[in-house]
Parts: sequence; C-alpha cells; structure tokens
Amino acid sequence: MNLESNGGNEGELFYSQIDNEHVRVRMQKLEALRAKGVDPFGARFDRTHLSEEIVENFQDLDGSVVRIAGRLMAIRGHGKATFADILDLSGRIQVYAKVDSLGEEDYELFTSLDIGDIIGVVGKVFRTRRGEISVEIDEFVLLCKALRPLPEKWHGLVDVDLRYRHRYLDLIVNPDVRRVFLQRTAVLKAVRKFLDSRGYIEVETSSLHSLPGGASARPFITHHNALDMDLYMRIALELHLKRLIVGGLEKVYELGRVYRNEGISTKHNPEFTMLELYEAYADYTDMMNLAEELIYYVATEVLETPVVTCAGEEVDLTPPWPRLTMVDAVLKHTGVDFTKIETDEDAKKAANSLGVEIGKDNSRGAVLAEIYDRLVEPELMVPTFITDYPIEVSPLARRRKDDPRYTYRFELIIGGREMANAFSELNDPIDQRKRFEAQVALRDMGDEEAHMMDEDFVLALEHGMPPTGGMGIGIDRLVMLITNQESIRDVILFPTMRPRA
RNA sequence: GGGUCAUUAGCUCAGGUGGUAGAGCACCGGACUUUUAAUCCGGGUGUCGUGGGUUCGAGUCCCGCAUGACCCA
Repeated sequence: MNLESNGGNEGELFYSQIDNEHVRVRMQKLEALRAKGVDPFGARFDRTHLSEEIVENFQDLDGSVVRIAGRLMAIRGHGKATFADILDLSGRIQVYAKVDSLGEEDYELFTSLDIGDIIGVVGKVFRTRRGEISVEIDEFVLLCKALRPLPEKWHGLVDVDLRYRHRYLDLIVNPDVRRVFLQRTAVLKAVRKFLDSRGYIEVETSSLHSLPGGASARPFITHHNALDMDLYMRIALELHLKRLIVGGLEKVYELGRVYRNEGISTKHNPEFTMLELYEAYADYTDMMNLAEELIYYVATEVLETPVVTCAGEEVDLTPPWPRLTMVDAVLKHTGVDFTKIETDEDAKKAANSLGVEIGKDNSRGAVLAEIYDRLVEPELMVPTFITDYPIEVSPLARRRKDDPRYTYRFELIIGGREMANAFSELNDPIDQRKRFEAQVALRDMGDEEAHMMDEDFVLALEHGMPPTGGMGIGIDRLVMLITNQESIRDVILFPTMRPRA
C-alpha cells in the first residue's frame, strides 16, 4: 500500500522485467518525481466541472476559476507556453500552461508530463485567439503517472484483437466506442423505465441451475464443492419466471445474463443479456403490441428518433409492424405452400428442392422452421412479426386451437436478425409433460440442444398457472440495432476471447 | 469443424522475383509565450506471432502451432 516505503526494490524488479524504451523512460521520470517529493500517484481531487459543462456554459464561466481532472491526450509545447488536451467522462477540453502563471519549477514539471498521465487542474476559463474554449492553469497536480504510452492519436486503436483485449484503451482513444457503451446503458435504463411504468416487477432469479431449461442450447457445466454436485449455468430465464407467475407475481421481468456453450460469431457471444417478461392473463398478441411499444420507446428515448441504421439501410421503428404467419412468409419468399404439404415426406422433398439441409428432427414442422430460418429470416429488414411457429420447435408454447400443428408464438425480426421471441405460454401440465417427453426422445437420438425433462417445473404448473403471455428480447442485438453495430462484440465490453499465448 | 486472409517498433502501416529492416504518430535531445494532426532541427527505439525445414543467406519460400478477421457448416 505504501508505495514509497519499498519503492526502490520494486523499481529494480520492474527495470529487470522491462525492455521497452517507453516504459523505461517513464519509470525514470517517476523516480525523478519521487526524488523531488512529488507523489506520482496522487490522492482525491475535487472537481467543480466536467469539460462538457465548461464548453456548454462558457458565457457564464468565462474568466472564472474551475477545477477539472482527466487524462492527458495531447501536448503541444511552444517553449514558455504549452497547450494540452484533457479527457474526462464528458469529453475533451484544452488546458493552457504558461511559465508566467505557473513559475519555472511547476512549468518544467508540466512539460515533463506524458500523454496518458492523469492530472487535476485549477484554472481560469478563457477562449484562445483561435476560438478554442480552454482553461489557463493556475495550479495542477499529478494524479497518476502512466507508465505506458497510449495508442496513436490519429488512427486510434484499430486492431480488433487488441481493442477487445484492452478495452480500456479502446474506450480512451476511440470516442465512438465510448458512445456505443453509454448508449447501451441508456437502452437498459429505458427498458426498465418503460416496464416499471407499466407495473412490471423486476426480479432476479438464480443463474446456477440443477437443470438447464427454457431454450434449446448446450449449457456450461460447473461444480459446487460443498454439495458435491454439478450445476449448469442458465441458458434462459423462462422456467423460473413462470414459477413466479404461478406464485402470483403476475407481471415480472428480468434483465439477466445467460450462458450458452456454443460457437462464437459476430452474432453470438457465449454469455449475453436477455430480457424476459411474463404477464398473467395476457397472450402473444399482447406481447406483439408490447414489443412494438417497448422498442419504439427505447429507440426514441436513446436516439431521439425512431429511425435506426441497419446494414446501411434506414429502418423506421414506428409501429405498427407487419405480422404474417410462418407459412405465409415461406410461401411469399420461396413459393412453397405448406398449406398443401401434409406429410413429413413431402416437407423433406420441398426442403430438398430449395437446397435446405435438414437437422435431426425431420418432422414437417421442423422442416418448415428450417426453411424459414435459412431462406426467409435473413431477408426480413423492416420489423416483422412471424407468427404461428410449428409445435415441434416450440416445446413451451400453447397449441393453437384452430390448428394443433402450430402454436400461439411469434418471433420479431429486424434487419434480418431475431430480436424477440414470444408466445402464449403453455399452462397445461399434462401437455407440458408430453412436450418434454418428445424433447427427451430427441435428446436420446443425439440432439444435445433438446430440452431435458423438468419435473419440478411440471409440478409448478400442476398447481395452476394463469394463462400468460411471455416474451424474450435479446438485449445485445437490440443494442446493436440502436447503436448501428454489426458485431455483438462491439456492444459487449469484454467479449469472450481465447487467452493469448 | 472446413476454407480464405492477417500477425513487422508502443500505435497505424510499407517492405516486386530470397541479399545488412522502413515511414508517420508516439518517444528522446534542442528551438519556439494563443497552439490544436502545432511547427523546425537532430536521434530508429525491432525475438519481423511461434517452432521446425529448404538455402551460402529467410520478414520474404515450405510445414506445424498460436491468436484474430471474414466466409461456409
């Protein structure tokens, strides 16, 4: 803790480990500062303003003294006067150091500072000859000496590998990255505000599950030592939230991290954030209306416009959005009419004629969903609700009364990406048990993503769950849409990476 | 899992056909009291991702490995 008491020894240790000239030079500067009695790692500093506040309120602040702090991003020396840029949370502001106002000793100290150092400044607000709002330094204090240089000032940090591994550097030098993550926070805030104002209760359920469920995905397995049992990281929030509906909480939501042991791509990270919400006495049409209003609200709240840019195209999120059944969507995009296909065999023939490969489940419904996934979904740019999913791929959704091959379910597609998944929840425990059994049969055939039997969940349903509408929204994909990012890694602060050799 | 490409200074990038490793920014020394990608003068700071191989000689050619990007499954 006390840096100065054993600084000498540590210094020697560092020197032997450091072969980089930049670090060596800065270590020497650090020792020189200590020798002069300057603490290179200063203590707290009272700020009066953020840089942005000074720029915005220049009329009122002109000539007055302010206290600001931040990281040195650029230094422009001119002999006996020096300009520097300081970056704080709100942005950059220029500071101006003059030997006349600082004195020889402090001015020399200031010019010896490096880009990347963090300082506190006390000074007067003024505007330069060139019109730049600046702070003329009366006093300054070194709050943290940086031992390594920042990436280049003009190009910033470009290498995506370095950007993700050293996100702090990315945030310092790439203003757009900072914008994206501040907007991500704004999205979460807007979602909560919207749902809270409508009487939804935010809850937190467990993320260590003895049985993974609520989605088709392979789980991560972990181990509890005291209980000597394996546990699964949750792959969805669904089954626990529905237990809360059984428990009478009626309108619940959770914004939570889920974990899926799958491949990594620009659309998939092993851990990601889901919004799931459930409302008793509602159904999937209520969820469609809610999705429209929620996403429209979030976009206008964060961007102040309902128009987002997606894959280079402008997309207007103003409701209402088109709704069409999966069968109609497949007919429209491929010409194949599933109302005329009755058997698994005919479905397979249709898939073959379209060049779509079929997975382990080759039932009529699963094939329909496969054709839709491959050929239709990527084409849906404007917000579109695809409804009436086949029962084979919807083990937790309520069966349609008018056609038991389909369910009261929809997915919302925006920009070719699945944004939400919702249905009228199955609350018949007898049917639910059968659905699980069908999933277990698929599992036995080698489908590792198929559901396991969840007796405890069926038991909950047996106590009675009101008819319920439920919806899941992928928050990362929503943030990608709002912030116009093509890769999920650009909306996750620390995406999963292999350790570097 | 398969294919293609990438990995060179702290960062951003050059390095035809194999012949002593380069630039800009950053950094170091000097000049400069309203600059802003400040400017001017001087200085190259490197395990060319890694391990083998071919060769008199490899950043460059061949093979393996690592990490990443893109496309496909």
